Amino acid sequence: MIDDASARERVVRAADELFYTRGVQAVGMDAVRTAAGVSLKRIYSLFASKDELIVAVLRHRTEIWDAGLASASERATTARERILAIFDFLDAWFREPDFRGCAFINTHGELGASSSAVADAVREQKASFQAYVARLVDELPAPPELAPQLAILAEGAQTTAAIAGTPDAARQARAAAETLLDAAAR
Amino acid sequence: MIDDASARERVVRAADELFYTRGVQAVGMDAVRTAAGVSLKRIYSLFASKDELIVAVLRHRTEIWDAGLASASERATTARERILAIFDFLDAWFREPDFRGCAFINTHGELGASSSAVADAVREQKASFQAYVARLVDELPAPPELAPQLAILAEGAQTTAAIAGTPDAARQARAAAETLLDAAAR
DNA sequence: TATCGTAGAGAACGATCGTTCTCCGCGCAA
DNA sequence: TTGCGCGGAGAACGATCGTTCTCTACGATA
Repeated sequence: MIDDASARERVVRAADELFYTRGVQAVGMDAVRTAAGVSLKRIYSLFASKDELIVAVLRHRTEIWDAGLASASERATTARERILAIFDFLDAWFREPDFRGCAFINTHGELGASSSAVADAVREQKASFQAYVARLVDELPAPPELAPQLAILAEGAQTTAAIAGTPDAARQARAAAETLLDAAAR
Repeated sequence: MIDDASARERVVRAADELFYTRGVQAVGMDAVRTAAGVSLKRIYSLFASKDELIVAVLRHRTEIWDAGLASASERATTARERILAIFDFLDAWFREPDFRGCAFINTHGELGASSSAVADAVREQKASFQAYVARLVDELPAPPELAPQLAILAEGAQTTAAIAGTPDAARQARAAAETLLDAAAR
């Protein structure tokens, strides 16, 4: 048998992939158990309910997102470059063959109305991203109003790319961000 | 008994409100029948399946959205004003107490992976909105690249407002749109 | 070796879903 | 008035869901 931490991670990773690919409600706990190789009894000893598993999956996605963002901004030296790196990160993500939009937006649309725990987890992640952008804008000579504008561009690019099925929105949002940055620096 | 057209409209309107408030999959056909006051047998004689009803609801939403947009731009005299009127329209919408995000984005997140008919209907509506923005931009002395940037702002404002639960994103997106318009006119 | 606790596999359970079917009552034609 | 067809109400059906329970096998301990 494997320890609780490993079992937990296997369940979360398997559920994450299934939920993202097919949608949360379309995936039964039986499918999670098969994909994770962890018995239903064990899953329910690690998570009180499917709702709790969903929240754990969202937290796992948050870590992946934060790590991807940090890695994308590594090569950048200025705050402006780190801001634009967000859109390059989106561009690479949109080009992945299994890209299906932002998991947080999708899950919020699916369960935000019926599960406040899910809605809270999604809101937390978005607030954390907005705070990240705000910190970068703070390093610029730019008014703080710029930060939510850039965050809105990133959000819009994600839904637009997901629905259109093309990665164009990343490049378009990046160009808009450059214009906003230039105007703020003026 | 009422005629087919009236029954159809009653079913679509009832389903629209229920789907938007609770999410599509959370609403059973029994709830639609009760809210619409139309028997299940009748509903299934008007729509072959729930999937078909969902698509009809999305088309109904498209008409409402188009009418709202047209009405919001009535007072505007220039293309620039009509573009900014989009964000005023969003602002008023976000302030409605039962605002729960864009129904197209929500439904796409919920069913886009499992129903291609739903995904197509959503994609159509978004493409139609982008074409509307592109027509307005065409009237300006501005490069056509501005249009998708403005559309991305509108999309981002909708998801941001839905998740955050506040209408702030409309004002922020409008300010960004003004900056982009100014930069394009330069 | 004998016994006990535990974990895995999956059957079982109750609820709910989309969809179909049955039954009943009403309106209309002859 | 009598028979008929059609529509409404909702029961029924089969599938599937989240969750729990049963049964079996195995490993550690005395």
